[in-house]
Amino acid sequence: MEALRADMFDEICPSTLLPFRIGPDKWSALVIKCLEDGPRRFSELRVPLARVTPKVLTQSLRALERDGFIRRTEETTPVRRVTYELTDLGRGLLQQVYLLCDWSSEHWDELLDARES
Amino acid sequence: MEALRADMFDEICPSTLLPFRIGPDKWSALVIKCLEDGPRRFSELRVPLARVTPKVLTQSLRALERDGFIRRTEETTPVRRVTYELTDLGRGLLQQVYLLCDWSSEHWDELLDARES
DNA sequence: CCGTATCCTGACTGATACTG
DNA sequence: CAGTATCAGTCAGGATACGG
Repeated sequence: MEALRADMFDEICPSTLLPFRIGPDKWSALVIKCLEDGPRRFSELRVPLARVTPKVLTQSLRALERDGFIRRTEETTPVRRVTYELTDLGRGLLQQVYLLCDWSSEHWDELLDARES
Repeated sequence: MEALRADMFDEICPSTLLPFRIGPDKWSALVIKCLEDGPRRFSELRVPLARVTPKVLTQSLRALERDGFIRRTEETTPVRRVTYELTDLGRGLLQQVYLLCDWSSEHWDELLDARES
């Protein structure tokens, strides 16, 4: 299970092998997962999501914010610092992602078998 | 909950309000749901999925078949008859769809509230 | 540091018509 | 009945460069 969660970030995985998608776009599920351990800054999110361009990452963040899954906080003093964090609703959604990942990992071999033939 | 499941077929709903998507394409979740009560023929699926053109419906069915979620059975005698039915894997996926729908319905008002502001 | 602005491309979707 | 063929449109996603 933990292995699968990590594998979500593999090159082939998002929206190709996982049989589901959270949010309207391709990366929302991963963005939500990146916030599981607490608030993160934009530049911190870019590390695990290195394959996502800033434009697309911004789009995902805006969409998730609009839907109430994450909260954006901006402070300008002493330096510019923008943090994103899950709302209660977002944490609930994250749990659903976990459940889906658990189910997927239990049936991973069946999924791969079906793909091959 | 039952209301939400019905609402999945509403004009505005698929991939616009539901915060998830099953399968690579827009209609897979609904196709799977249409097979919940047993095998269905192509023309039977077209009734609840009236807004899906045959081409797109075929694409969804092929993708779901390739991934092992549904099974396609063709018989030519006495008449041409093609039926689609969920595999065990597909039934499992349907359960996951139900869980997501249940969660969504519990937080429906929060989702709508966030959308408005 | 935290994004925007352009431009571009391919994937997905759809309408319509047609066939074994 | 169960699709396919063809054409067209839209839109999310990505590359690259730039701005407050």
